[in-house]
Amino acid sequence: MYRIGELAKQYDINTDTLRYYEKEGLLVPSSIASNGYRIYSSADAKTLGVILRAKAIGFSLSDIKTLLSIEVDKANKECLDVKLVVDDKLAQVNAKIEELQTFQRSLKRLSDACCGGHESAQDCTILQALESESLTILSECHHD
Amino acid sequence: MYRIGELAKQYDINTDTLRYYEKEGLLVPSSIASNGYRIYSSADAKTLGVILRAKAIGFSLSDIKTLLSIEVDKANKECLDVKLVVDDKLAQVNAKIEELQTFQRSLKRLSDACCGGHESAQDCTILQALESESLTILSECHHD
DNA sequence: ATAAACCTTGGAGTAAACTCTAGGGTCAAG
DNA sequence: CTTGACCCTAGAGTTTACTCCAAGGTTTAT
Ligand SMILES: [Zn+2]
Ligand SMILES: [Zn+2]
Ligand SMILES: [Zn+2]
Ligand SMILES: [Zn+2]
Repeated sequence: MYRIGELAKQYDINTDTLRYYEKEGLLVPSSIASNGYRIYSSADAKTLGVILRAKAIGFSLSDIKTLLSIEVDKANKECLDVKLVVDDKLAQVNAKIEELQTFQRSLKRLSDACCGGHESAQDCTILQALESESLTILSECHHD
Repeated sequence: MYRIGELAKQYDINTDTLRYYEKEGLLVPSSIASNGYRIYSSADAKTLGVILRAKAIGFSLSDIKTLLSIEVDKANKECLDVKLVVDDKLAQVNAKIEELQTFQRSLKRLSDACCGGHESAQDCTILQALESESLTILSECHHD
């Protein structure tokens, strides 16, 4: 049995985060002391571990809520239910990676074309590319 | 010379977005008509083009503001100044990609271990991994 | 003269996941 | 009995990039 501060310390998070998770229905302390203090059981602590691990692999709190709701009703759920959540997230992550890789390629192309020296930005290929209709790099910065 | 609606239509954006860019100091119309209407010049339109291209390669509006401030003072700026902004963003993008790839690997590992069938989630390796201290996958779902 | 299609301002709402503040109760030690 | 370390609630603030709303002025066409 832990008070909010103890649990927070154990998992190196803010007590406000714990209250926030409660408000979001992710981790409701299993009892409340007569003085109003939240009391977390070891099962609660285990659940918090699940939440933090899920967060660490990219799940949103909303995803985690779904995962936890499956978890508590394991017996009536199928592997399919679980895998769908994971695959859905994986698809989102893949999509985001691709978007970022597009950014990465464009940025790298711009970076590579610029000399990065103390020459005047008047002839900077990066600025020229940004001004060109199609983000085209005409040449490398040479500044004659 | 364009009114706000014309410019917005030309670039397929919302008029509110243009007003927002103005509030943020990114694109201030070069004049205001006597009736209070914003009047954008072709130079303004060109700047909008730069903004949208920069956005399309991953720059935030704040980055773009920096880029535009260099652009207007090109003569007194160096290639270095420009390249720093690009390289900084590139570093951010790279970092984000790495984070997402970590997610991707973990998610794929989980996904691969789960049968995804109609078997009970009681023995689902995904749930087991999330509950295990170290996100370990003990075995593949076989459900005996 | 009146409707449709513009334009203006100021301010609120959205998502996500916290984080902080104010104002006040609780508890153990010295 | 007071100090310090806890705990409580309700609500506001943060970030980014819009998007929408209300209430009203302007223009153009019929
Ligand atoms: Zn150069
Ligand atoms: Zn350059
Ligand atoms: Zn299975
Ligand atoms: Zn499974």
